[in-house]
Amino acid sequence: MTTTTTTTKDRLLDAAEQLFGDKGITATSLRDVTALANANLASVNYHFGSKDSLLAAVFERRFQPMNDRRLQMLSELEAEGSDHPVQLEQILWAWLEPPFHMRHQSGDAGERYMRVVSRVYADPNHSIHELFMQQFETVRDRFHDAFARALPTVSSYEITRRMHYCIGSLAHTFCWCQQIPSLCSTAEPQSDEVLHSLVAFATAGMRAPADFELVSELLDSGAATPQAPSR
Amino acid sequence: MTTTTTTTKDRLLDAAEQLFGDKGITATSLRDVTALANANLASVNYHFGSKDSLLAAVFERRFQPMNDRRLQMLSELEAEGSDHPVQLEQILWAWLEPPFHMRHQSGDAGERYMRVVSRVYADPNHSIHELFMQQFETVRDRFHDAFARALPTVSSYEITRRMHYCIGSLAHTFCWCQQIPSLCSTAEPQSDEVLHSLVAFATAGMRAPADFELVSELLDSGAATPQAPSR
DNA sequence: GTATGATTCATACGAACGTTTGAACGGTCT
DNA sequence: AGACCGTTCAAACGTTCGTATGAATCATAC
Repeated sequence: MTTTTTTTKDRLLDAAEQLFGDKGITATSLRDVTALANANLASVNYHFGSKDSLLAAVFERRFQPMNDRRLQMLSELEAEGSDHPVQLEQILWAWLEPPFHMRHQSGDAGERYMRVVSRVYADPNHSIHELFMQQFETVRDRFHDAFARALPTVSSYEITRRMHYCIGSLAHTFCWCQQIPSLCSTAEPQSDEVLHSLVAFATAGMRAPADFELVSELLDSGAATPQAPSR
Repeated sequence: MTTTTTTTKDRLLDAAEQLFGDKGITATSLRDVTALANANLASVNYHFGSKDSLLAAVFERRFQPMNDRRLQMLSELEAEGSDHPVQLEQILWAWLEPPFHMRHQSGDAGERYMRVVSRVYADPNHSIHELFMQQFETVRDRFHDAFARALPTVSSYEITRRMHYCIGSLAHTFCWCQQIPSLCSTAEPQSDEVLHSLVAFATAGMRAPADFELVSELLDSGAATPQAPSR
């Protein structure tokens, strides 16, 4: 193998990304990171300043390109179909494909990175939570508008909620694809079978009739025993 | 206020549940827990043995009743409709209502508990991960069968995947309902608006046509620039 | 009252953590 | 050669953590 010369900074980022993704963020010590990166313990504080800043650097390295890809794909959809509204499935593809694209990038690194992101999602008390929200703001607003145009009958609140359901499905998929083989692509790992499955699921979910208020009325007449709604 | 007599063990469980849910598990020290519970530091190790065992106790206290409720509701559905298959939406209601029922139980305690569960979901390296999977096994298998009967055209693998999408949506909702007000029920907190919204989303998602293999063929003829599927 | 077992208490231990320090190293200029 | 600057190094600092210990306290039964 050709040992390409990498800087200590890059090796620290790679090691941190891997360990944060595999073991969790708080469970990973700087001694773990520096040992894996073949670097000195003090190098983290020299290059990044602190563990939190290292996490932020790991996060930012791939998040911006991923979101740029999302926005680019959405813009192209809106440009080529300026006469007719963009199909819902296309919007979801533009939203969900970039994470999978990132995942299959540079070996396992992308997959580990997505696990880091998913973990940050699940722990809103992390130091980079604000950074996370800030960098995601533009994507969120742009796609919210696109969804609102494609789903004129669904309220803005409901679109926000359903977008969060999609995010949850996406994050959960990346968190568990390591543990549950059937969540990964079974055959060839580069296959986008899960991506297509998720887009199909999310498309149908986003398009769900927003008449569940009626269901709640049906439920109010339920018995003491828990009762499921009957259509 | 009436100071009801509670045992130290119960106060420790309540405090741990609250702090694990609010601050995260690893970010919560036993000193935090015992301080909030007005107990001595050593009481945790006396009553539970270790921090991990405390987490397991917090987890088990509400998990079993919640899953019992799920199984009971599903059994009632299958019993009352023995002549016709159970509606998909009813299955999802039996699956997703108990977590919300738990959430609204005993004040904020249920909501904090659900955050703990969601965090454990996102961090598969926790010590209680095995306990989690073990206790969830029965529910998972029973509902998988129900979904398979209600969705005869969807493969078993795809049902497993879609169940995970639903779990992700559910966990994400509980993780973020604290941070994002619109994810909570806006008007009255006891309202089940979010539950109905989630059931509608999940029902539509589970019922999605499983023909996304066709989409991948359409995508293969894409240009160099990232292209979204066009139906 | 006193013995007994369960609980609570203050305190300490050893380990692991993030961070800091100051010297040593390795290039690149004049 | 010597000065300069970015980088690496071993070692240590102070803190916090989970856990352990032994005495003190309490409730109950004789």
